[in-house]
Amino acid sequence: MAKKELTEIEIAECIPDLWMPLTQEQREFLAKNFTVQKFKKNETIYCEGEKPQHLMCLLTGKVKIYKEGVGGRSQIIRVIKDKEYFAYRAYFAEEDFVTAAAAFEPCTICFIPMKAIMELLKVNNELALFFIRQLSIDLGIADERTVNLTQKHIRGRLAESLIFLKDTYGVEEDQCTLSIYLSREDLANLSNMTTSNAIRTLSNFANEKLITIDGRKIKIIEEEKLRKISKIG
Amino acid sequence: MAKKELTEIEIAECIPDLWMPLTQEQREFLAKNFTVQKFKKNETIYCEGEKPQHLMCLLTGKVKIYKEGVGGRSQIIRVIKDKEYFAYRAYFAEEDFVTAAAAFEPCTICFIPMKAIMELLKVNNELALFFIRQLSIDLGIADERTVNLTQKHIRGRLAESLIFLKDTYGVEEDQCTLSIYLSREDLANLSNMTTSNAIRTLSNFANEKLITIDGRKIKIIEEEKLRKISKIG
DNA sequence: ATAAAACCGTGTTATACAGCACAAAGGTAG
DNA sequence: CTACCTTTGTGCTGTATAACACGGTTTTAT
Repeated sequence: MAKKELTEIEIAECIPDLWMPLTQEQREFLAKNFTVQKFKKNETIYCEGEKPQHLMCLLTGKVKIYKEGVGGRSQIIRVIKDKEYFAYRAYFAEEDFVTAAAAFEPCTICFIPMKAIMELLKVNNELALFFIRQLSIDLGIADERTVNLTQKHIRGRLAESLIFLKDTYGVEEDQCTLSIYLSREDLANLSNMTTSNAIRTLSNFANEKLITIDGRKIKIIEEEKLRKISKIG
Repeated sequence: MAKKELTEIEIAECIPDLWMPLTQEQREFLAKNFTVQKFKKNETIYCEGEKPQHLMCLLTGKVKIYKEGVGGRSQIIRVIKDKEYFAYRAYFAEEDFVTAAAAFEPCTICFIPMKAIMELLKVNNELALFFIRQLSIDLGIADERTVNLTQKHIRGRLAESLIFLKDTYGVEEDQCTLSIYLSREDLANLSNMTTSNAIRTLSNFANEKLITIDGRKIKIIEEEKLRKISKIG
């Protein structure tokens, strides 16, 4: 794990939520316990069953958190965008990882030992409240997701994923091309369906002029109609 | 909401996780902000869309947390047993409730204003760590659940629910009768299936001598085989 | 006690989706 | 350039499970 020297200002820009609540002394403590690592496209960041050791903050790139289910079918549980924290849940719960993480595209990730975080948590309540808030938001999303994935039909689930990707990673300059290029398989794993059905349903959406597809490039044309399809299931 | 006078010792026994980390002064503060309310069987405790105001601790009884999905189909997200806390997630996330809660059976619930909890959180880190830990555990369960509900077949899902009910609420003196008596509909909503299929699959399990059923009374006979069915999906 | 409602059980039908096979296209490596 | 592997796309088939209908039973309410 490569150690990298950064100025305090650079660090602060990378991890504002974590940095802001800290005192000067706490910041110096954190700066000492700070490493940065790069990951290639599709590279695994951590695996199911491993022991969590570090809080991770995604500095640049895009990450998927997923889980292998029955018969090797993989389900994408959530996705991380830059400046977001992850990999801390299992440590707090005193469990091994129940999910795995991999890079959608080349990533730079900041690693902070969870032991250091625990030290800070003992003396800094604002930091604790940050984690409480973050975990609470994620738990709400997970609850929504459980119902959506189980009850909606294929079109609803795919429409929801497309909207979700737009809301999470945003669009390119043209205001409609999703700025993440996923394989059909990843899209299927995000939407709880087989790859064939992701392909088919995506084609249907294109035929209905709700989107256009050009390889992995997806343009959202009729966002409102997609939202409606997602909503009614 | 009826105010009820309790001795400190009684309170401490009701809500140990919350009480233990507190100083004497903090305990007095909490004791002042403490109300208890009873709920009848099937009574709603809170609804989707409402504003969360209180941390709730289930003193006695059993509670379901559920969510209405598409077409009025309801999905039980998690269940609460006595001495467990709930209803705090939405407040921490600064959201309205995304779930609803109702009593499986007659309940006594202790209400503590979230504002009081927030006050305590500002000055007591152990309390913050309690919530961090609890939220982390629940988020892990939610992740597991998403995959199980979406990928397992009907038999796997029902088997899992039966095991889950045993692990959560335990059994009666005979060591095998589940100590919670659910309607077939609730069992279906817990397992993401229709009521008819819950009935049918339950009968199948009974024919295969994995369980016995007598109305809502369910005896687990072959726990290991059920666990296996749950595991392989 | 009687009516009404909720719940339980079973059979039948309909369908959404998975599974598989295979072809075409695109990317990658030697 | 050629060969190979991965990804995309399409058609066909099978099946798990939802949806519906209906009769019997238990619980609740008056």
